[in-house]
Amino acid sequence: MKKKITIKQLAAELGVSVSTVSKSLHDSPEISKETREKVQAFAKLYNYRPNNIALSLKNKKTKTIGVIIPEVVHHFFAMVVKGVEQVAMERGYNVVISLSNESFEKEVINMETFADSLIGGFIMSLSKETLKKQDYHHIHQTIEEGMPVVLFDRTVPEINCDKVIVNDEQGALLATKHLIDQGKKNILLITTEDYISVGRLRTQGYLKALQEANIPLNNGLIIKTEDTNRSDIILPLLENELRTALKQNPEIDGIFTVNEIYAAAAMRVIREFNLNIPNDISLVCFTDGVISKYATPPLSTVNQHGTQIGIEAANLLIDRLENKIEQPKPITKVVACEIVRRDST
Amino acid sequence: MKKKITIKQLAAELGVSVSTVSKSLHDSPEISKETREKVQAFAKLYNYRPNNIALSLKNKKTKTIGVIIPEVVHHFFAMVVKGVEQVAMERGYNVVISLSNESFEKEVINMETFADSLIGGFIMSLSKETLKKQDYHHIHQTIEEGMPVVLFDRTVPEINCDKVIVNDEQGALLATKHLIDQGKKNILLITTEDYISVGRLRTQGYLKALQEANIPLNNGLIIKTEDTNRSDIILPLLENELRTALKQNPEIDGIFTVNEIYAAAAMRVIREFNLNIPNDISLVCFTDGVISKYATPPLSTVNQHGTQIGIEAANLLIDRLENKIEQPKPITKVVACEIVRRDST
DNA sequence: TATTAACACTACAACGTTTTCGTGAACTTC
DNA sequence: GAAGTTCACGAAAACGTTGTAGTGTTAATA
Repeated sequence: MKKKITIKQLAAELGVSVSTVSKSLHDSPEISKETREKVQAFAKLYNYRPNNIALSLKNKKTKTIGVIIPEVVHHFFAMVVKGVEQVAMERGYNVVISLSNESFEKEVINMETFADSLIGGFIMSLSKETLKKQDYHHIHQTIEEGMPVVLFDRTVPEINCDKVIVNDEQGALLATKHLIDQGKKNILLITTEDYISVGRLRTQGYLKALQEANIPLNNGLIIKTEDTNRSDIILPLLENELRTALKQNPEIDGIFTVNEIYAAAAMRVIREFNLNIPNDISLVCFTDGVISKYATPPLSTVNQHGTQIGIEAANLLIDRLENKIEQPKPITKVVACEIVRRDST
Repeated sequence: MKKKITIKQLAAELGVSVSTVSKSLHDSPEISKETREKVQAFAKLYNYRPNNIALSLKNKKTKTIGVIIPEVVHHFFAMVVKGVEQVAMERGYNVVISLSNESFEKEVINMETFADSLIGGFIMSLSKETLKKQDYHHIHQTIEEGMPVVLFDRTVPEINCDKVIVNDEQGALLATKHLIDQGKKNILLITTEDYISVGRLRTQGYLKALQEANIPLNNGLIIKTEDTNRSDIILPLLENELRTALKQNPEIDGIFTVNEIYAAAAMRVIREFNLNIPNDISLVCFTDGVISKYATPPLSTVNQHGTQIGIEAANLLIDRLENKIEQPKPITKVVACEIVRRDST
């Protein structure tokens, strides 16, 4: 077992001082060319690589960014992680991730653990529980301690920090309009309760699209579900509501859902009713994930560009860490949504 | 902005030495009760939390484990990450992740970056390119340097380290048997080329099941595809092969695929042929992910228990790091697969 | 020949901890 | 009253690195 070698050991081996080795490795002109080359050759030979922990301690900063997300087995969040990792890698940073599991308490603990240690800044999306509780002390404290925080997707105006958001309202507007453009007039919306900011915004987009097209609002065509992790409990309830809605409103000719899971449930019920997608009912949903892509028929979706969000967030955070942003005030970047047309519309 | 306070600052504030503060915080009996309490009160007041970097440097080890996976936007790997993160959290470790994107070069670079720094050990799954190249020098070197490595899922006998694997062969055997048990006799297999170890093992399981049931092998019923990331290119090709196979072998009454994507492609083609699932053709696939769960009909699958794999791997690695394993020889843990029965069979 | 400059290198402090080894002062013990 | 013991605390080294401030030797200058 070859343990890692330190500068001190190299120095001893070469019969020079530690400083000489350090300077040689940095190609300092203070050291003669011969010595430099000799040291570098030895370093290569022994496979010397600097100890980043010592460096971090010395420089009082680490090249590590912390990502706190509610869930990783989730297409959108995984995409964001992918984007973050990509730029982190390019810019020489490490990514440490931690999952809140949609729990407020875990989010707080994770944040404290990270802040205790090796993290230079955070990229995070709030857990549902945090949004519900509206308790953001842990984030305020972290910012107070001088760590930059970039919030994405699930953000909140009370927190004064950089943000990367998708234009949820516009995405929903596009999706609804897309249905209207196909001649659909009776569009059912499946969304979440309003405390989930993205659900609320998407609902707004839907309403706006109807308004712009002068389609009167029918509240019977809006289904709001409690948004928990327990899809096994929620979905049957949702499907029932949907059945009722379809029975009471046989004129429904389009459905827009705020996520893929709801769309999958809708597909199932539509099939039950022996209706055809897209002829009888067109279907669009938010999130361009695997469910939509591999469904039969493949679903038209609103692509949120998760990877792009991750990229923007990481660049924003690293720019802050490296003081590359003159602007002291928080910046909010908006990533546009885009309709992905497939066979369901 | 309240910067984090250090022991030194606390000591100055209290008019005692650094040692006294450190000992007080650790409740050393060497320090008088009064002093201890005073120090602790101050520490709480100033929200003192030890600097983990300094600790790591002192102790020459970090409480961080590195996870290197080919892809995070992937149900199985995300599940594993979730499992790893869960036990890491419980046992006081951080998780830093890095994505190889199925690239050999990125895998090597990532590993070196990690090894340079804050990582105590690795949990990883090899990239497809690495498997193809059969070049494992980076892993051998890491192990040589004394860092424990736990390989999962995509492992290789040439690397002598702890492993956590799913019983791919047994899973495939179960799946094929499951079809046979439904009275199906002409079972099509969609798999990958043999250099992907899991593909090869699953093919073996399929063959074994046929053999055990005394069903003669028909090579026309095995489709092997190149397994790349470019599903947009692969899938149409695959679907074509599948159409040909179905035309040439109209007796096909069951399909087993080694992943969900292939199953989604199969569903599409089956629908094209106006065949019913499961009456005309039953369908089972590996990977119990969202596609199977939300497909219509929901697919029967082989659950690989990704989270469980992550849990086992993390416990194994941390046990090694903490010398809780007397056994110096590598350990291989096998996580059993399980058939999830749904409506496609 | 004495002063200075350039060169090539070394010593040392610092980053924040922990821990071993002192060290005075008060108190026992015979 | 001398010697030992306990108590409560402090000094300093160590982890690996960097950068500032020396230091000694040789060469150039006046």
